[in-house]
Amino acid sequence: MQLGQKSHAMQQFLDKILGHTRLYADEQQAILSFSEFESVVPGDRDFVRRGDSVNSSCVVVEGLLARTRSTGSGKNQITAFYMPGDMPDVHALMSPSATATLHAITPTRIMRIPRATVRSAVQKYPAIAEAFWRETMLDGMIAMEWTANIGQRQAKARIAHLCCEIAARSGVEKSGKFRVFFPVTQVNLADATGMSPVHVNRSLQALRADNVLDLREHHIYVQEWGALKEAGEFDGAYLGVPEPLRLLF
Amino acid sequence: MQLGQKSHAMQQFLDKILGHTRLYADEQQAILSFSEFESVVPGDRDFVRRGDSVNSSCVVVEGLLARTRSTGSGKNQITAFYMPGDMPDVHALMSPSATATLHAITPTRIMRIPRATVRSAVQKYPAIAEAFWRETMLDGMIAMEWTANIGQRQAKARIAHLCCEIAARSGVEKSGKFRVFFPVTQVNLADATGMSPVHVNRSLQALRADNVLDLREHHIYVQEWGALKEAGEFDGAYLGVPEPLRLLF
DNA sequence: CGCATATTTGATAGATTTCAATTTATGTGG
DNA sequence: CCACATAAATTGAAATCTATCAAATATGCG
Repeated sequence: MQLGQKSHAMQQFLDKILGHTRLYADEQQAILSFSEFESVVPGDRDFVRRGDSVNSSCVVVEGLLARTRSTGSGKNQITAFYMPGDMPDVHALMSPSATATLHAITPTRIMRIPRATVRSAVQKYPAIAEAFWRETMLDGMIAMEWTANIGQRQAKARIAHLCCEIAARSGVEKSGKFRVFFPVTQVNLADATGMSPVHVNRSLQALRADNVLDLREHHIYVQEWGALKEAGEFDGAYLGVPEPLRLLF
Repeated sequence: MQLGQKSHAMQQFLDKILGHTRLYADEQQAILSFSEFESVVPGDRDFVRRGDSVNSSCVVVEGLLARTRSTGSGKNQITAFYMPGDMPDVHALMSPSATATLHAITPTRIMRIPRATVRSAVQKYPAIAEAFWRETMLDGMIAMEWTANIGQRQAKARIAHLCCEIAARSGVEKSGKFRVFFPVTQVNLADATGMSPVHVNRSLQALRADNVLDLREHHIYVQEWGALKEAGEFDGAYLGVPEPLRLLF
Protein backbone atom coordinates (compact mmCIF):
# COMPACT_ATOMS: atom_id res chain seq x y z
CA MET A 1 0.00 0.00 0.00
CA GLN A 2 2.44 2.58 1.23
CA LEU A 3 5.15 0.82 -0.70
CA GLY A 4 2.88 0.73 -3.69
CA GLN A 5 2.60 4.48 -3.62
CA LYS A 6 6.34 4.86 -3.16
CA SER A 7 6.94 2.82 -6.24
CA HIS A 8 4.31 4.76 -8.05
CA ALA A 9 5.95 8.09 -7.29
CA MET A 10 9.37 6.78 -8.30
CA GLN A 11 7.82 5.41 -11.47
CA GLN A 12 6.35 8.86 -12.14
CA PHE A 13 9.78 10.33 -11.54
CA LEU A 14 11.37 7.86 -13.93
CA ASP A 15 8.68 8.46 -16.53
CA LYS A 16 9.31 12.17 -16.35
CA ILE A 17 13.02 11.57 -16.90
CA LEU A 18 12.30 9.19 -19.77
CA GLY A 19 10.28 11.98 -21.32
CA HIS A 20 13.49 13.92 -21.90
CA THR A 21 16.34 11.39 -21.70
CA ARG A 22 16.76 7.98 -23.33
CA LEU A 23 17.83 5.40 -20.81
CA TYR A 24 18.42 1.67 -21.11
CA ALA A 25 16.72 -0.86 -18.89
CA ASP A 26 19.60 -1.19 -16.41
CA GLU A 27 19.88 2.57 -16.11
CA GLN A 28 16.16 2.84 -15.51
CA GLN A 29 16.39 0.14 -12.90
CA ALA A 30 19.18 2.01 -11.12
CA ILE A 31 16.93 5.03 -10.78
CA LEU A 32 13.98 3.01 -9.50
CA SER A 33 16.25 1.46 -6.90
CA PHE A 34 16.77 4.87 -5.32
CA SER A 35 13.57 4.13 -3.37
CA GLU A 36 14.80 3.53 0.13
CA PHE A 37 14.24 6.28 2.64
CA GLU A 38 10.76 7.70 2.81
CA SER A 39 9.79 10.39 5.26
CA VAL A 40 6.88 12.68 5.99
CA VAL A 41 6.90 16.44 6.34
CA PRO A 42 4.06 18.19 8.19
CA GLY A 43 2.14 20.82 6.26
CA ASP A 44 2.92 24.53 6.30
CA ARG A 45 6.57 24.02 7.19
CA ASP A 46 9.99 24.82 5.79
CA PHE A 47 11.80 21.51 5.87
CA VAL A 48 14.96 22.67 4.12
CA ARG A 49 16.26 26.18 4.57
CA ARG A 50 18.56 27.99 2.18
CA GLY A 51 22.11 27.50 3.37
CA ASP A 52 21.40 24.31 5.30
CA SER A 53 23.97 21.61 4.84
CA VAL A 54 22.40 18.88 2.70
CA ASN A 55 23.66 15.52 1.53
CA SER A 56 20.57 14.23 -0.22
CA SER A 57 17.97 15.20 -2.74
CA CYS A 58 14.39 14.05 -2.65
CA VAL A 59 11.45 13.08 -4.81
CA VAL A 60 7.93 14.14 -3.90
CA VAL A 61 5.76 11.09 -3.24
CA GLU A 62 2.55 12.78 -2.19
CA GLY A 63 1.63 16.36 -1.36
CA LEU A 64 2.72 19.76 -2.61
CA LEU A 65 5.98 21.66 -2.09
CA ALA A 66 7.02 25.20 -2.87
CA ARG A 67 10.53 26.48 -3.36
CA THR A 68 10.75 29.91 -1.75
CA ARG A 69 13.10 32.86 -1.57
CA SER A 70 12.65 35.60 0.99
CA THR A 71 13.99 39.09 0.47
CA GLY A 72 15.81 41.31 2.90
CA SER A 73 12.63 43.19 3.65
CA GLY A 74 10.74 40.09 4.68
CA LYS A 75 8.75 39.48 1.53
CA ASN A 76 8.39 35.97 0.23
CA GLN A 77 8.57 34.69 -3.33
CA ILE A 78 7.59 31.20 -4.38
CA THR A 79 9.86 30.30 -7.29
CA ALA A 80 8.46 26.87 -8.12
CA PHE A 81 5.87 24.29 -7.15
CA TYR A 82 6.70 20.60 -6.91
CA MET A 83 4.21 17.76 -7.26
CA PRO A 84 4.49 13.99 -6.91
CA GLY A 85 7.21 12.62 -9.18
CA ASP A 86 9.18 15.88 -9.09
CA MET A 87 12.67 16.30 -7.65
CA PRO A 88 12.53 19.73 -6.00
CA ASP A 89 16.19 19.89 -5.06
CA VAL A 90 18.06 18.40 -7.95
CA HIS A 91 20.33 21.37 -7.19
CA ALA A 92 21.46 19.61 -4.03
CA LEU A 93 23.39 17.14 -6.16
CA MET A 94 25.63 20.04 -7.16
CA SER A 95 25.84 21.94 -3.87
CA PRO A 96 26.46 20.76 -0.31
CA SER A 97 24.39 23.64 1.06
CA ALA A 98 20.78 24.16 0.10
CA THR A 99 20.39 26.76 -2.62
CA ALA A 100 16.77 27.43 -1.74
CA THR A 101 14.22 26.92 0.97
CA LEU A 102 11.71 24.12 0.48
CA HIS A 103 8.32 24.61 2.04
CA ALA A 104 5.69 21.90 2.43
CA ILE A 105 2.34 23.46 1.60
CA THR A 106 0.40 20.35 2.55
CA PRO A 107 1.65 17.43 4.61
CA THR A 108 4.02 15.79 2.17
CA ARG A 109 5.70 12.44 1.81
CA ILE A 110 9.12 12.44 0.22
CA MET A 111 11.70 9.91 -0.81
CA ARG A 112 15.18 10.92 0.30
CA ILE A 113 17.96 10.10 -2.14
CA PRO A 114 21.47 10.46 -0.69
CA ARG A 115 23.98 12.17 -2.90
CA ALA A 116 26.26 9.19 -2.38
CA THR A 117 23.64 6.93 -3.95
CA VAL A 118 23.41 9.17 -6.97
CA ARG A 119 27.20 9.40 -7.15
CA SER A 120 27.52 5.63 -7.39
CA ALA A 121 24.84 5.51 -10.03
CA VAL A 122 26.26 8.22 -12.26
CA GLN A 123 29.75 6.77 -12.05
CA LYS A 124 28.42 3.44 -13.23
CA TYR A 125 25.91 4.95 -15.68
CA PRO A 126 27.01 8.36 -16.96
CA ALA A 127 23.75 8.71 -18.86
CA ILE A 128 22.06 9.13 -15.48
CA ALA A 129 24.22 12.20 -14.96
CA GLU A 130 23.00 13.47 -18.30
CA ALA A 131 19.41 12.81 -17.22
CA PHE A 132 19.78 14.73 -13.97
CA TRP A 133 21.73 17.48 -15.64
CA ARG A 134 18.87 17.83 -18.13
CA GLU A 135 16.44 17.86 -15.25
CA THR A 136 18.47 20.74 -13.79
CA MET A 137 18.26 22.55 -17.09
CA LEU A 138 14.50 22.16 -17.29
CA ASP A 139 14.16 23.42 -13.74
CA GLY A 140 16.07 26.50 -14.84
CA MET A 141 13.82 26.92 -17.87
CA ILE A 142 10.81 27.03 -15.60
CA ALA A 143 12.45 29.72 -13.49
CA MET A 144 13.14 31.70 -16.65
CA GLU A 145 9.53 31.36 -17.73
CA TRP A 146 8.36 32.57 -14.33
CA THR A 147 10.58 35.62 -14.68
CA ALA A 148 8.89 36.44 -17.96
CA ASN A 149 5.45 35.68 -16.58
CA ILE A 150 5.84 37.96 -13.58
CA GLY A 151 7.73 40.62 -15.48
CA GLN A 152 5.45 40.97 -18.49
CA ARG A 153 1.93 39.82 -17.77
CA GLN A 154 -0.78 41.46 -15.77
CA ALA A 155 -2.71 39.85 -12.98
CA LYS A 156 -5.23 37.63 -14.74
CA ALA A 157 -2.85 36.34 -17.40
CA ARG A 158 -0.18 35.78 -14.78
CA ILE A 159 -2.43 33.53 -12.72
CA ALA A 160 -3.76 31.79 -15.81
CA HIS A 161 -0.25 31.05 -17.02
CA LEU A 162 0.72 29.53 -13.69
CA CYS A 163 -2.39 27.36 -13.71
CA CYS A 164 -1.55 26.25 -17.24
CA GLU A 165 1.87 25.15 -16.09
CA ILE A 166 0.44 23.21 -13.18
CA ALA A 167 -2.08 21.55 -15.46
CA ALA A 168 0.52 20.76 -18.09
CA ARG A 169 2.93 19.25 -15.59
CA SER A 170 0.31 17.20 -13.82
CA GLY A 171 -0.40 14.05 -15.73
CA VAL A 172 -4.10 14.77 -16.30
CA GLU A 173 -5.80 14.60 -19.66
CA LYS A 174 -6.26 18.15 -20.88
CA SER A 175 -9.02 18.31 -23.44
CA GLY A 176 -11.97 20.58 -22.96
CA LYS A 177 -13.10 20.38 -19.38
CA PHE A 178 -11.05 18.94 -16.51
CA ARG A 179 -9.69 19.66 -13.08
CA VAL A 180 -6.26 19.49 -11.43
CA PHE A 181 -5.40 18.95 -7.79
CA PHE A 182 -3.63 22.09 -6.60
CA PRO A 183 -4.14 22.72 -2.87
CA VAL A 184 -2.78 26.26 -2.58
CA THR A 185 -4.22 29.15 -0.66
CA GLN A 186 -4.70 32.51 -2.30
CA VAL A 187 -1.78 33.73 -0.23
CA ASN A 188 0.42 31.02 -1.76
CA LEU A 189 -0.75 32.16 -5.15
CA ALA A 190 0.10 35.74 -4.26
CA ASP A 191 3.61 34.70 -3.21
CA ALA A 192 4.04 32.79 -6.46
CA THR A 193 2.83 35.53 -8.78
CA GLY A 194 4.28 38.55 -7.02
CA MET A 195 0.86 40.03 -6.28
CA SER A 196 -1.01 40.96 -3.12
CA PRO A 197 -3.48 38.41 -1.75
CA VAL A 198 -6.33 40.87 -2.19
CA HIS A 199 -5.52 41.34 -5.84
CA VAL A 200 -5.24 37.59 -6.31
CA ASN A 201 -8.68 37.23 -4.83
CA ARG A 202 -10.18 39.77 -7.20
CA SER A 203 -8.36 38.40 -10.21
CA LEU A 204 -9.62 34.90 -9.43
CA GLN A 205 -13.15 36.22 -9.30
CA ALA A 206 -12.64 37.84 -12.68
CA LEU A 207 -11.17 34.66 -14.16
CA ARG A 208 -14.17 32.75 -12.82
CA ALA A 209 -16.54 35.27 -14.36
CA ASP A 210 -14.68 34.88 -17.66
CA ASN A 211 -15.18 31.11 -17.43
CA VAL A 212 -11.44 30.70 -17.73
CA LEU A 213 -10.72 28.94 -14.46
CA ASP A 214 -12.15 28.36 -11.04
CA LEU A 215 -9.94 27.68 -8.04
CA ARG A 216 -11.82 25.96 -5.25
CA GLU A 217 -11.83 22.83 -3.16
CA HIS A 218 -8.07 22.42 -3.62
CA HIS A 219 -8.49 22.12 -7.36
CA ILE A 220 -8.17 24.16 -10.51
CA TYR A 221 -11.38 23.69 -12.49
CA VAL A 222 -10.99 24.34 -16.19
CA GLN A 223 -13.90 24.71 -18.59
CA GLU A 224 -11.91 24.85 -21.78
CA TRP A 225 -8.22 24.12 -21.95
CA GLY A 226 -7.99 26.26 -25.07
CA ALA A 227 -9.50 29.25 -23.31
CA LEU A 228 -7.17 28.90 -20.35
CA LYS A 229 -4.11 28.59 -22.59
CA GLU A 230 -5.17 31.70 -24.43
CA ALA A 231 -5.78 33.65 -21.24
CA GLY A 232 -2.32 32.70 -19.99
CA GLU A 233 -0.60 33.04 -23.38
CA PHE A 234 0.68 29.57 -22.64
CA ASP A 235 3.13 27.58 -24.73
CA GLY A 236 4.36 24.55 -22.85
CA ALA A 237 7.52 24.05 -24.92
CA TYR A 238 9.67 25.18 -21.99
CA LEU A 239 8.59 22.21 -19.89
CA GLY A 240 10.46 19.59 -21.86
CA VAL A 241 12.24 18.60 -25.03
CA PRO A 242 10.49 17.29 -28.18
CA GLU A 243 11.80 13.75 -27.76
CA PRO A 244 13.96 11.76 -25.37
CA LEU A 245 17.64 12.53 -25.90
CA ARG A 246 21.06 11.14 -25.18
CA LEU A 247 23.47 13.73 -26.40
CA LEU A 248 26.62 13.38 -24.34
CA PHE A 249 26.94 9.89 -22.84
CA MET B 1 46.38 40.30 -30.30
CA GLN B 2 43.01 38.90 -31.26
CA LEU B 3 44.21 35.51 -30.16
CA GLY B 4 45.40 37.05 -26.93
CA GLN B 5 41.90 38.25 -26.22
CA LYS B 6 40.45 34.90 -27.17
CA SER B 7 42.70 33.20 -24.69
CA HIS B 8 41.87 35.80 -22.11
CA ALA B 9 38.14 35.20 -22.42
CA MET B 10 38.60 31.44 -22.25
CA GLN B 11 40.83 31.92 -19.23
CA GLN B 12 38.06 34.01 -17.65
CA PHE B 13 35.63 31.23 -18.46
CA LEU B 14 37.93 28.65 -16.92
CA ASP B 15 38.51 30.80 -13.85
CA LYS B 16 34.78 31.13 -13.36
CA ILE B 17 34.42 27.35 -13.53
CA LEU B 18 37.33 26.86 -11.15
CA GLY B 19 35.48 29.12 -8.74
CA HIS B 20 32.85 26.42 -8.30
CA THR B 21 34.42 23.15 -9.47
CA ARG B 22 37.80 21.63 -8.66
CA LEU B 23 39.57 20.49 -11.80
CA TYR B 24 42.99 18.98 -12.37
CA ALA B 25 45.50 20.43 -14.76
CA ASP B 26 44.65 18.14 -17.67
CA GLU B 27 40.95 18.83 -17.23
CA GLN B 28 41.63 22.56 -17.19
CA GLN B 29 43.72 22.23 -20.31
CA ALA B 30 40.90 20.39 -22.06
CA ILE B 31 38.58 23.32 -21.41
CA LEU B 32 41.10 25.90 -22.60
CA SER B 33 41.54 23.92 -25.80
CA PHE B 34 37.90 24.57 -26.68
CA SER B 35 39.18 27.83 -28.22
CA GLU B 36 38.87 27.24 -31.92
CA PHE B 37 36.03 28.96 -33.68
CA GLU B 38 35.62 32.63 -33.02
CA SER B 39 32.95 34.72 -34.67
CA VAL B 40 31.47 38.16 -34.46
CA VAL B 41 27.83 39.12 -34.01
CA PRO B 42 26.65 42.61 -35.00
CA GLY B 43 24.98 44.66 -32.28
CA ASP B 44 21.25 44.84 -31.68
CA ARG B 45 20.59 41.45 -33.22
CA ASP B 46 19.10 38.10 -32.24
CA PHE B 47 21.74 35.60 -33.28
CA VAL B 48 20.04 32.53 -31.85
CA ARG B 49 16.26 32.23 -31.77
CA ARG B 50 14.28 30.01 -29.46
CA GLY B 51 13.59 26.76 -31.26
CA ASP B 52 16.52 27.06 -33.68
CA SER B 53 18.45 23.88 -34.18
CA VAL B 54 21.81 24.27 -32.43
CA ASN B 55 24.84 22.02 -32.20
CA SER B 56 27.18 24.28 -30.29
CA SER B 57 27.38 26.45 -27.23
CA CYS B 58 29.44 29.60 -26.99
CA VAL B 59 31.52 31.71 -24.65
CA VAL B 60 31.33 35.49 -24.77
CA VAL B 61 34.71 36.94 -25.68
CA GLU B 62 33.84 40.61 -25.86
CA GLY B 63 30.55 42.51 -25.75
CA LEU B 64 27.23 42.05 -24.02
CA LEU B 65 24.44 39.51 -24.63
CA ALA B 66 20.92 39.22 -23.31
CA ARG B 67 18.82 36.11 -23.13
CA THR B 68 15.25 37.06 -24.01
CA ARG B 69 11.77 35.60 -23.95
CA SER B 70 8.90 37.21 -25.77
CA THR B 71 5.31 36.66 -24.74
CA GLY B 72 2.31 35.98 -26.91
CA SER B 73 1.28 39.62 -26.74
CA GLY B 74 4.58 40.86 -28.08
CA LYS B 75 6.20 41.95 -24.85
CA ASN B 76 9.83 41.18 -24.29
CA GLN B 77 11.56 39.97 -21.14
CA ILE B 78 15.31 39.83 -20.71
CA THR B 79 16.00 36.86 -18.43
CA ALA B 80 19.78 37.19 -18.13
CA PHE B 81 22.78 39.22 -19.20
CA TYR B 82 26.02 37.57 -20.32
CA MET B 83 29.44 39.18 -20.19
CA PRO B 84 32.91 38.07 -21.35
CA GLY B 85 33.80 34.70 -19.86
CA ASP B 86 30.15 33.64 -19.57
CA MET B 87 28.57 30.74 -21.44
CA PRO B 88 25.10 32.02 -22.31
CA ASP B 89 23.78 28.80 -23.76
CA VAL B 90 25.15 26.06 -21.56
CA HIS B 91 21.58 24.78 -22.04
CA ALA B 92 22.43 23.95 -25.63
CA LEU B 93 24.58 21.08 -24.39
CA MET B 94 21.37 19.45 -23.20
CA SER B 95 19.00 20.39 -25.99
CA PRO B 96 19.38 20.24 -29.78
CA SER B 97 17.00 23.19 -30.18
CA ALA B 98 17.66 26.55 -28.57
CA THR B 99 15.71 26.98 -25.37
CA ALA B 100 15.94 30.76 -25.50
CA THR B 101 16.70 33.62 -27.81
CA LEU B 102 20.13 35.22 -27.52
CA HIS B 103 20.35 38.87 -28.39
CA ALA B 104 23.58 40.77 -28.92
CA ILE B 105 23.16 44.17 -27.27
CA THR B 106 26.48 45.45 -28.54
CA PRO B 107 28.61 43.98 -31.32
CA THR B 108 29.88 40.84 -29.68
CA ARG B 109 32.67 38.37 -30.27
CA ILE B 110 31.96 34.80 -29.27
CA MET B 111 33.83 31.53 -29.20
CA ARG B 112 31.72 28.71 -30.61
CA ILE B 113 32.12 25.36 -28.87
CA PRO B 114 30.59 22.43 -30.76
CA ARG B 115 28.61 20.01 -28.65
CA ALA B 116 30.74 17.23 -30.14
CA THR B 117 33.84 18.83 -28.67
CA VAL B 118 32.25 18.97 -25.25
CA ARG B 119 31.04 15.40 -25.63
CA SER B 120 34.56 14.13 -26.24
CA ALA B 121 35.83 16.10 -23.28
CA VAL B 122 33.21 14.95 -20.79
CA GLN B 123 33.59 11.33 -21.86
CA LYS B 124 37.31 11.54 -21.18
CA TYR B 125 36.97 13.78 -18.10
CA PRO B 126 33.62 13.30 -16.36
CA ALA B 127 34.50 16.09 -13.93
CA ILE B 128 34.02 18.49 -16.83
CA ALA B 129 30.44 17.28 -17.05
CA GLU B 130 30.09 18.06 -13.37
CA ALA B 131 31.53 21.53 -13.97
CA PHE B 132 29.11 22.30 -16.79
CA TRP B 133 26.21 20.79 -14.90
CA ARG B 134 27.07 23.05 -11.97
CA GLU B 135 27.24 25.96 -14.37
CA THR B 136 23.73 25.03 -15.51
CA MET B 137 22.58 24.99 -11.89
CA LEU B 138 24.04 28.43 -11.20
CA ASP B 139 22.36 29.78 -14.31
CA GLY B 140 19.09 28.49 -12.91
CA MET B 141 19.80 30.09 -9.54
CA ILE B 142 20.17 33.44 -11.24
CA ALA B 143 16.84 32.97 -12.98
CA MET B 144 15.25 32.14 -9.63
CA GLU B 145 16.76 35.26 -8.08
CA TRP B 146 15.40 37.36 -10.92
CA THR B 147 11.95 35.92 -10.31
CA ALA B 148 12.15 37.04 -6.70
CA ASN B 149 13.60 40.41 -7.64
CA ILE B 150 10.86 41.19 -10.13
CA GLY B 151 8.11 39.67 -8.03
CA GLN B 152 8.90 41.27 -4.70
CA ARG B 153 10.85 44.49 -5.06
CA GLN B 154 9.72 47.87 -6.21
CA ALA B 155 11.34 49.87 -8.93
CA LYS B 156 14.41 51.38 -7.29
CA ALA B 157 15.41 48.26 -5.39
CA ARG B 158 14.79 46.13 -8.46
CA ILE B 159 17.20 48.15 -10.56
CA ALA B 160 19.71 48.35 -7.74
CA HIS B 161 19.64 44.59 -7.30
CA LEU B 162 20.29 44.00 -10.97
CA CYS B 163 23.20 46.42 -10.92
CA CYS B 164 24.58 44.63 -7.87
CA GLU B 165 24.51 41.36 -9.76
CA ILE B 166 26.27 42.84 -12.75
CA ALA B 167 28.91 44.37 -10.50
CA ALA B 168 29.36 41.17 -8.54
CA ARG B 169 29.71 39.04 -11.65
CA SER B 170 32.11 41.41 -13.37
CA GLY B 171 35.58 40.92 -12.06
CA VAL B 172 36.01 44.49 -10.79
CA GLU B 173 37.17 45.35 -7.33
CA LYS B 174 34.14 46.40 -5.34
CA SER B 175 35.18 48.53 -2.40
CA GLY B 176 33.73 51.97 -1.89
CA LYS B 177 33.66 53.74 -5.23
CA PHE B 178 33.99 52.04 -8.61
CA ARG B 179 32.41 51.64 -12.01
CA VAL B 180 31.36 48.69 -14.17
CA PHE B 181 31.05 48.50 -17.93
CA PHE B 182 27.40 47.83 -18.70
CA PRO B 183 26.33 49.22 -22.08
CA VAL B 184 22.56 48.85 -21.83
CA THR B 185 19.89 51.31 -22.84
CA GLN B 186 17.09 52.22 -20.48
CA VAL B 187 14.80 50.18 -22.69
CA ASN B 188 17.03 47.12 -22.13
CA LEU B 189 16.81 47.80 -18.43
CA ALA B 190 13.04 48.03 -18.68
CA ASP B 191 12.90 44.68 -20.45
CA ALA B 192 15.11 43.15 -17.79
CA THR B 193 13.23 44.46 -14.79
CA GLY B 194 9.68 44.18 -16.08
CA MET B 195 9.09 47.92 -15.94
CA SER B 196 8.19 50.59 -18.48
CA PRO B 197 11.08 52.60 -19.94
CA VAL B 198 9.60 55.78 -18.53
CA HIS B 199 9.54 54.39 -15.04
CA VAL B 200 13.10 53.12 -15.44
CA ASN B 201 14.14 56.62 -16.40
CA ARG B 202 12.52 58.15 -13.34
CA SER B 203 13.81 55.46 -11.01
CA LEU B 204 17.33 55.97 -12.31
CA GLN B 205 17.04 59.66 -11.59
CA ALA B 206 15.91 58.89 -8.07
CA LEU B 207 18.78 56.42 -7.56
CA ARG B 208 21.20 59.06 -8.78
CA ALA B 209 19.70 61.62 -6.39
CA ASP B 210 20.09 59.06 -3.59
CA ASN B 211 23.77 58.68 -4.50
CA VAL B 212 23.17 54.98 -4.91
CA LEU B 213 24.13 54.56 -8.54
CA ASP B 214 24.52 56.48 -11.76
CA LEU B 215 24.05 54.85 -15.15
CA ARG B 216 25.75 56.79 -17.91
CA GLU B 217 28.38 56.48 -20.59
CA HIS B 218 27.84 52.71 -20.83
CA HIS B 219 28.84 52.26 -17.19
CA ILE B 220 27.32 51.81 -13.78
CA TYR B 221 28.95 54.32 -11.46
CA VAL B 222 28.82 53.34 -7.81
CA GLN B 223 29.65 55.71 -4.97
CA GLU B 224 29.48 53.18 -2.16
CA TRP B 225 29.20 49.46 -2.75
CA GLY B 226 27.60 49.12 0.69
CA ALA B 227 24.91 51.64 -0.13
CA LEU B 228 24.11 49.94 -3.43
CA LYS B 229 23.92 46.51 -1.82
CA GLU B 230 21.57 47.87 0.79
CA ALA B 231 19.38 49.59 -1.80
CA GLY B 232 19.13 46.33 -3.74
CA GLU B 233 18.86 44.09 -0.67
CA PHE B 234 21.67 42.20 -2.32
CA ASP B 235 23.23 38.97 -1.11
CA GLY B 236 25.47 37.44 -3.74
CA ALA B 237 25.37 33.92 -2.34
CA TYR B 238 23.24 32.76 -5.28
CA LEU B 239 26.03 33.49 -7.75
CA GLY B 240 28.32 30.68 -6.67
CA VAL B 241 29.26 28.10 -4.11
CA PRO B 242 31.47 28.79 -1.08
CA GLU B 243 34.39 26.79 -2.40
CA PRO B 244 35.32 24.75 -5.48
CA LEU B 245 33.66 21.34 -5.37
CA ARG B 246 33.95 17.91 -6.90
CA LEU B 247 30.99 16.01 -5.58
CA LEU B 248 30.11 13.37 -8.13
CA PHE B 249 33.08 12.52 -10.36
C1' DC C 1 -20.15 24.31 18.66
C1' DG C 2 -16.14 27.37 18.56
C1' DC C 3 -11.55 28.65 17.40
C1' DA C 4 -8.31 29.39 13.76
C1' DT C 5 -7.54 30.02 9.10
C1' DA C 6 -8.92 31.47 4.62
C1' DT C 7 -11.68 34.23 1.71
C1' DT C 8 -14.14 38.28 0.54
C1' DT C 9 -15.42 43.19 0.50
C1' DG C 10 -15.04 48.36 0.47
C1' DA C 11 -12.46 52.35 0.49
C1' DT C 12 -8.25 54.70 -0.17
C1' DA C 13 -3.48 55.42 -1.20
C1' DG C 14 0.33 54.46 -3.93
C1' DA C 15 2.98 52.73 -7.65
C1' DT C 16 3.40 52.15 -12.41
C1' DT C 17 1.89 52.52 -17.24
C1' DT C 18 0.57 54.91 -21.13
C1' DC C 19 0.54 58.57 -24.38
C1' DA C 20 2.50 62.33 -26.59
C1' DA C 21 5.84 65.58 -27.05
C1' DT C 22 10.45 67.50 -26.35
C1' DT C 23 15.14 67.49 -25.57
C1' DT C 24 19.50 65.47 -25.74
C1' DA C 25 22.92 62.33 -27.33
C1' DT C 26 25.09 59.57 -31.03
C1' DG C 27 26.81 58.40 -35.29
C1' DT C 28 27.54 59.14 -40.30
C1' DG C 29 28.38 61.18 -44.78
C1' DG C 30 29.67 65.20 -47.13
C1' DC D 1 34.14 69.68 -38.77
C1' DC D 2 29.40 70.47 -39.63
C1' DA D 3 24.74 68.98 -40.87
C1' DC D 4 21.74 65.69 -40.79
C1' DA D 5 19.36 61.50 -39.41
C1' DT D 6 18.58 58.42 -35.96
C1' DA D 7 18.32 56.62 -31.52
C1' DA D 8 18.10 57.50 -26.66
C1' DA D 9 16.76 60.01 -22.77
C1' DT D 10 13.63 63.09 -20.51
C1' DT D 11 9.31 65.47 -19.21
C1' DG D 12 4.28 66.25 -18.07
C1' DA D 13 -0.23 64.75 -17.45
C1' DA D 14 -3.67 61.42 -17.09
C1' DA D 15 -5.27 56.76 -16.80
C1' DT D 16 -4.75 52.23 -14.91
C1' DC D 17 -3.30 48.80 -12.17
C1' DT D 18 -2.08 47.11 -7.80
C1' DA D 19 -1.17 47.53 -2.78
C1' DT D 20 -2.64 48.55 1.71
C1' DC D 21 -5.73 48.77 5.51
C1' DA D 22 -9.47 47.32 8.15
C1' DA D 23 -13.41 44.79 8.69
C1' DA D 24 -16.78 41.16 7.69
C1' DT D 25 -17.87 36.67 6.15
C1' DA D 26 -17.02 31.98 5.21
C1' DT D 27 -14.72 27.58 5.86
C1' DG D 28 -12.52 23.75 8.00
C1' DC D 29 -11.29 21.16 11.91
C1' DG D 30 -11.10 19.32 16.69
